Amino acid sequence: MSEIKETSTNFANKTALADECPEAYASNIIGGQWTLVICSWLLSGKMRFGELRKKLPNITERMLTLQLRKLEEHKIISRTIYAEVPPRVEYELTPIGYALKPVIKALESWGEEHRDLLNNQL
Amino acid sequence: MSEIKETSTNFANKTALADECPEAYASNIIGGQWTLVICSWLLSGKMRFGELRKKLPNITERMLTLQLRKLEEHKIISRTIYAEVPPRVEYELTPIGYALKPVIKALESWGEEHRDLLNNQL
DNA sequence: CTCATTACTTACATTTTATATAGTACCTAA
DNA sequence: TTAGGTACTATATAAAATGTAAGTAATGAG
Repeated sequence: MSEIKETSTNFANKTALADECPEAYASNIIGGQWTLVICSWLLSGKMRFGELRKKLPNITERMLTLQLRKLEEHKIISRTIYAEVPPRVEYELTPIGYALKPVIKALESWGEEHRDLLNNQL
Repeated sequence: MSEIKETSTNFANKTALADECPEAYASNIIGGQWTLVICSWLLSGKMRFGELRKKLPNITERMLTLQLRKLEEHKIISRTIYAEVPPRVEYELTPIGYALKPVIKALESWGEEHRDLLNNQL
């Protein structure tokens, strides 16, 4: 995560590609390691930070925070803080976040198909 | 690209996620910088190495080679070498590669929707 | 006062991915 | 003999993503 250098060739290439190709644009946004899985869980309703952490056994708090921040930045999820102690923060998909559902479903079914294919070749 | 360390936590996390979630599995395979764009071009028919390079103005030959190799490894594209001089190599989607079409289309339309949304908010 | 809980934050280290630059083999045509 | 096209390979380096380990604030329970 960290910052991206807006002077790097990599940044220029990503930007140029995203300008032309909506699929590359989309992939830049949801292409992270945990992004899709988080969205996948949130498709079934809002969740707290701690709940998400439990659903993603290997994620570190740092990574979860970073991913959630990125998703929030891209308006895919919304964040609601309740002024309680101990704190409570809930995450929920926005409409454009829910609109990812067909994408996730398409990826899921392709993934299964691809895995079956490779397994049958052994 | 280079090699991935099979002893790293990152590798373990990716593997574990991919085992459970077909969408994460799929994302690992087609999540690269240029992967989807290459597939997108190949959806309209087989292409030579040099043709692909022209379609992707900023890609280096090395990156194109690496991406093509990775796609070939994952059985998404096939590679045909013609014993000519100068050499000719053609790349074509396999059936499972063509099966990416709905995924790409879903990503495209989500990407456009998302971009429109953000633009309208300015 | 001390501890526990929750949702973080920070500093740093490591791993993975991407780019830059130069070179190779092959034959052909001039 | 020399130049040229095609599809690469090798090596080095930069950048980005991910992981580790520790610490923070607020407050209510004991």
